[in-house]
Amino acid sequence: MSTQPIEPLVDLLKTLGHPARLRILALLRDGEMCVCQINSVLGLAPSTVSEHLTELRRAGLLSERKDGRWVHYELKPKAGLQDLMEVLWPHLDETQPVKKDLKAARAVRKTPLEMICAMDKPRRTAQKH
Amino acid sequence: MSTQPIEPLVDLLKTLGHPARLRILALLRDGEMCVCQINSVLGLAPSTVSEHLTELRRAGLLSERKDGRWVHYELKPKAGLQDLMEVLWPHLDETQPVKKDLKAARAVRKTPLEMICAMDKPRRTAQKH
DNA sequence: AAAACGCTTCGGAGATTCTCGAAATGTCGA
DNA sequence: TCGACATTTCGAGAATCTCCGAAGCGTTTT
Repeated sequence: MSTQPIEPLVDLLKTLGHPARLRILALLRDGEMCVCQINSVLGLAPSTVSEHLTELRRAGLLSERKDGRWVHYELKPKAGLQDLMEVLWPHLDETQPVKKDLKAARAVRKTPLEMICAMDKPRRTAQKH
Repeated sequence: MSTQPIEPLVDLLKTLGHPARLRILALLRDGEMCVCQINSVLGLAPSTVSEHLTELRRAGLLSERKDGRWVHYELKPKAGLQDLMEVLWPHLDETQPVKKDLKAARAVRKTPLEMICAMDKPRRTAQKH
């Protein structure tokens, strides 16, 4: 029987307790995405998205893969976190923002990266919060 | 297929993302406790404990029962939250503060309420955060 | 080589959270 | 009835979080 500090669990739950981060996780469940793709779906500033991704990675939920000027993030919960995520998905899938995001993501995934990033300079549709 | 807002889920996770609140939940898994009993185990100010309990109740995790001047809180996750809690317990049980709390709670439960509350006036042992 | 591009880091403004002690509320016992 | 008591509410200070735009860093394109 091992004894762990409680902070990692607290940090994980704190990380999960934010709508943008939950939406990112739901998006990545359909496969990896780069920052500008996520940015395009969420309607937040690129720096904000990048910060959320960094925190999700720190919490042990994502892995990153650099490819030229793009950075792709993939859902990859580390050992011992899968059970928590598995029970989370059904709750997440029922929510309105996630349904909407997944639909938007299907379109985004079909579009070449060069085009998406360029497109999202002006756009700022932004689902509130 | 129903569509829910995402905020309730976010609020729940935010509520869970705090060490004192996780420790309270772990305590109550062994049965209801009143504020001064929890206060005695956690070593936080009574008002702080009361506020955490209120938040846990608002999140749909606890129910309260008044008995004279005491208020007993019981673990009672509302429908649709049990699965999340079930997957949380094993993670929580492995942590050092929870193990320590449960041991302290066993002693506290054997002591009459009048005595516990009186005892904890001066005491302020306080596991740091 | 220079410009454009995607992403991250930094600085800061505004909002939220956390904790406590003081004061308020309701209950019990002398 | 009055004082003691358990709990809650309130107010305030400190700490943390969230978001953005500006600036910085590598990579690619021109």
